[in-house]
Amino acid sequence: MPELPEVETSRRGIEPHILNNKINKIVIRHPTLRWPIPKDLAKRFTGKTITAVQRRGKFLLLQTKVGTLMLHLGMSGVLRIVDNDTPVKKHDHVDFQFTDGVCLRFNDTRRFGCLLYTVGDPLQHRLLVKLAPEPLSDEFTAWYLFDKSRHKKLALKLFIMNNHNVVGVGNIYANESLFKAGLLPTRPAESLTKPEAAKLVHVIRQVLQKAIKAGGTTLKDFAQSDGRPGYFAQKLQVYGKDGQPCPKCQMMLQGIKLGGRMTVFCEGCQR
DNA sequence: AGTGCGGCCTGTCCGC
DNA sequence: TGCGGACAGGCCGCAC
Repeated sequence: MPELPEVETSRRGIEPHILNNKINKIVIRHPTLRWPIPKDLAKRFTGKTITAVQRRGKFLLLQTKVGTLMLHLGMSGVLRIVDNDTPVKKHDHVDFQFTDGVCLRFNDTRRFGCLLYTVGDPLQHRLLVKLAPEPLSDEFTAWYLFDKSRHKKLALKLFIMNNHNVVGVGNIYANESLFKAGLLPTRPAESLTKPEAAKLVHVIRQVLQKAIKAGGTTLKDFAQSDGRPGYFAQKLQVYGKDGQPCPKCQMMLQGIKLGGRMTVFCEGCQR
């Protein structure tokens, strides 16, 4: 389930291999991911050189002089660096083959990911323009989150998982952050006090940074671009652990559904 | 404006 | 053993 740390791990993994490298061929084996891959994408980007490898939210942005490729991993997408002649596996939907023999291969079992492109400023693309600040940037402050949460009655967990409020926080890191901040996921977002907002901002940054350092979280599908798993799964404190004792107070962790998604918390430690 | 939900996908697991 | 059904999950787009 790629969230911000997994996408950033992928970005760091592929950048040294594809930056300043020229695309020789783009092979599209499945024309539809979440949305259809634009029909002229392969032709447009063939022969072009990658001039930057960036990330905005959970989107990877591969820049060239004719436009920017936008790649989203959805929930099961994996990017790997292989050789052009590496045998294709099931769900290997797209290859970017480079002139030096390096191949960037996109595999996505559930096809919730997408591959699009945009010309001009990529940040003005309709899917990126409304995104909230990056949680690891200076824009993501206690005041920002506090203001944003005013007059919002929805559950705090859903509030921080909405990319119009903060980007990159998915189900795993939302559960972990709220546990660490000592805040109940079911609380209305507007009930956050200023100090609580400050605490939440702090732990979200901390959790995401630690996960990036560990190479992301591998539960099932995710792998780093060299095929190794991420190692943050061992550090998870509540996600996937309902019914087990709380790591802080030993009280049994509760599991509920919030917005259709698994939510785990400790009644003793979170309020 | 804020909120809630359907839909897109496939692999896995559970119960009959 | 085989099969249907529930589930997981990011997030757009629609309905209220």
